[in-house]
Amino acid sequence: MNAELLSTDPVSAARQLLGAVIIARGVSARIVEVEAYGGPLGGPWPDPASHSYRGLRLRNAVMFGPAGRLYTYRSYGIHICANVSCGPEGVAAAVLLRAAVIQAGTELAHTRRGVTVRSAALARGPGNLCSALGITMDDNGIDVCDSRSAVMVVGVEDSSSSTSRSDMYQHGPRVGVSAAADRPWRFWLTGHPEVSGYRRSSRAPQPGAST
DNA sequence: GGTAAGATCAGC
DNA sequence: CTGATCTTACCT
Repeated sequence: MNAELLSTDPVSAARQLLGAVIIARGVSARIVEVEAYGGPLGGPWPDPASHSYRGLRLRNAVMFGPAGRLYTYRSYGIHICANVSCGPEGVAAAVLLRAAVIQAGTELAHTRRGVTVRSAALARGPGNLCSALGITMDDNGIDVCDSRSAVMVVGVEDSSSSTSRSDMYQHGPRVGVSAAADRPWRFWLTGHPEVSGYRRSSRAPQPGAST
C-alpha cells in the first residue's frame, strides 16, 4: 500500500483500506470493515470519538505521525485493536480495522482464536481481528507500507485481484462510540458475513441529538 | 495515590 | 445484559 494514498482525510483513507489485504505472522486477510477517526478540535477533522481528540498523548502519538503506521491500543483491558494512521504528518487521524476475511493461514488463525470459532467470525470485530492475525501492543508504530514489516497492508491497486475494485460498499454510524455516534464513518463491503452487526453504545445520546 | 471509564467480546 | 481486566487521565 502506497503511504501517499493514506496521507489524505480519514474517510478517503478508510475507502483505500477497504478491500486491501493485511498480512501478519502467517495469516493474510482481506479487510471488509473499517472506521474513520479524526483528531482534535483545532484540526481539519475534529472528532470527539477519536482517541486523539484531546491532543497528543503518549498512547496516541502514532495518530499524529506519518500515514501508514499501525496504531494499536488495548480495549477494555482485554483486547487489542489496530488502526492505520492517515493524514499528513503532524495531523491526527486513523482508520480502525474492524473485520476481515481470512485468505491464507486459516489453520493458524483457528489456533489463535479457538477451534470451535466459525470461519466468518475468525476476524470479525477489531479485537478478534488482531487476535487472528497475532497483532499485539508491541506492533504499535509499525510501518504497514513497508513490505519488510511484520504487519503489512497490500492495497487494492497493487493487488492482482482486479475484482476488488468493483466491490460495492456501504457506510453508516460507527460501532460502540459514545460521542459523535451519528457520524457515518464506518465503511464495509456489502454481502460479507464477516462484517459485525451495528450496536450503538449504551452511553451514546439519543440518535439525532446535537453535535 | 485512588479511581472511573473505555473505538470489546463471550456467555448467560 | 453483564463481567472480565488493564491503561490512561484526571482528581484529591
